[in-house]
Amino acid sequence: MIEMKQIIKELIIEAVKKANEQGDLPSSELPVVTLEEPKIEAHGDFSTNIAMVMASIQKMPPRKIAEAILKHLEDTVGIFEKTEIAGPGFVNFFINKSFWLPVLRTIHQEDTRYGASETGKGIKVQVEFVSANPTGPLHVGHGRGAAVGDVVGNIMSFCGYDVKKEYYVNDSGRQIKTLGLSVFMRYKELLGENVEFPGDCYQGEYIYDIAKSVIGKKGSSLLEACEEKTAVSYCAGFAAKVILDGIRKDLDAFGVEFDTWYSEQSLFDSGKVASVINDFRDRKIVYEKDGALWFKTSDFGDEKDRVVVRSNGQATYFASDIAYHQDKFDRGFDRVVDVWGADHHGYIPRIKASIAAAGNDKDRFDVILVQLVNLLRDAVPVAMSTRAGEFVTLQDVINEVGRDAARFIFLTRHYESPLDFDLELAKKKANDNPVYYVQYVHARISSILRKAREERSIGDVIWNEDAVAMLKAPEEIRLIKTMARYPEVIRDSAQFMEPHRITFYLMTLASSFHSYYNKHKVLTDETLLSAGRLYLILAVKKVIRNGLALLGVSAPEKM
RNA sequence: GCGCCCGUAGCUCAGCUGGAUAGAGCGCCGGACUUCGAAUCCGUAGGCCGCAGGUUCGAAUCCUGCCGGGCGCGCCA
Repeated sequence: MIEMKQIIKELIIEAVKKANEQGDLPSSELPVVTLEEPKIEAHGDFSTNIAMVMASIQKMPPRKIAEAILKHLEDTVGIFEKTEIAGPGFVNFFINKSFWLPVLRTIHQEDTRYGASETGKGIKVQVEFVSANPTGPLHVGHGRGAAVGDVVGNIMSFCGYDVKKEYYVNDSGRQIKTLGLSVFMRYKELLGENVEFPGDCYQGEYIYDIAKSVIGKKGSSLLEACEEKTAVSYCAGFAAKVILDGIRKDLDAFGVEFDTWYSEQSLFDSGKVASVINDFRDRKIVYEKDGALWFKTSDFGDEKDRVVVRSNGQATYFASDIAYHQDKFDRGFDRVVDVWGADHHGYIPRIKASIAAAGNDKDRFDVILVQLVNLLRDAVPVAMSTRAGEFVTLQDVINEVGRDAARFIFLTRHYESPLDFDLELAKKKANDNPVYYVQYVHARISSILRKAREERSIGDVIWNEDAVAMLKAPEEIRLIKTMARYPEVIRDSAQFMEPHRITFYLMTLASSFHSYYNKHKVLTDETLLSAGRLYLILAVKKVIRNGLALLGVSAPEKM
């Protein structure tokens, strides 16, 4: 498809040049030639608006320009079946059907790599996502971020980028202390003490479970042997570890793997936070006010300055985040991508400010803001608050609707759109969920191939010029054209970091296939035709499988 | 009040970074299984693309101003 466009563009450029030389066009100036695929088939396979764009340059009506171009268009390779001028001045190109067929061979040859590219070659990119605080289980919102981050990483990696996926563990700071206190209070309660559980502590049931584990390990010794501070600190470390292990398990069940788990605490232990602050002090871009240390983010595009060290001497989350992002660039990443919940959008200017202040290029830093998930049950919103302990965990969702369906639903929307996730709906509609629609194609084709093998002893499906030449039906050409588009879909999806483009593409391809299937039989009485069709549907199977693989969704042989 | 995102069919959403007659899925209605898997297909109905201006050959898309919804605006994370 990309090659085909290139050929046509060159033919157009030649035609314009010749038209100018022979006096049919006054100006030799050439705008950028863009080719698009018209939405309506009657408008051809490709279309260019060059005549309209050139109207003001040539001082001629678009249709006249189009005529001049077509007059001088020399189809040296025989690619066009037909060309025409339409509407206000579009030039439409109809491609000779035989020119589509080699796409099938390409798909088979490249196989699992079909659609891959080298556009990101040599570029190191880090995608950081989820990074949920280890203070409670992952919920659906995290699931959406996990799906988006994971798949963006997959896609970029498929396009040649050197991708590393990272989880930033907030194992330091106040929320961890609160976690420790929460567990310790439940611990005391379970040991029969009369405690009033603080309102700002984590209320969830899982805190009891952790407290029980603490008892299992330590008995009542935390009450007797040490100060409360030590006990709370022990509980904090213990709980964070237990919860983080749970998070790892949840992500594993969701099909998400990270290359690195990066500890916030390690930034303090290694002195990186202190070193950044000292550096900023030396450069006088921090100052003291009201006993706290402020970073002049407003000098770097933020709307106001931000505190990095509180008046009680404690560093803020922002302080470690500055060190963390500097460290990302220090580790040699050319591009740094953070996937955040949209409620953190106000945080972007200060992070960008810190990146600029540290001497890095803030344009190499991108934030994917994933809008929040509205979890519903029978159209009634389900409250989700970690602290209040009311939430449906990611694990619950996976259990209820399945990993494939959950991932697919998260990726069936642009991440900037808020997502309504109705559990009852997702369960009830399990059978006409779009994910099954796509997977069904794979299973169906697998079934045909099984039949071909078992009943007709057709083992290898291979390229056969004559067999493939039998593919002439409009539905067949449409299928091939759709598959020819796939590499561009992948490329755009990587460039814009938009996984939903693939999801939608797969639904389109699936639809084309199902239509085709219902109209034409693959295993016919004509051996040659059957061979051609088998070759075609095996290509479809491969494209579907490749696309689903990028989304982290399985491609079943049977369903 | 300021900032970011959203507003497209009854519902949930796409719309290829400015193109021709705005598309899917679900839902409604009507058809197709003695034939490779009906988790499918085919067809009908359904739209001042939030509103009003502007930019130009051409706007759902870009600009401005409103209206409505979500989210932010801490020495929280």
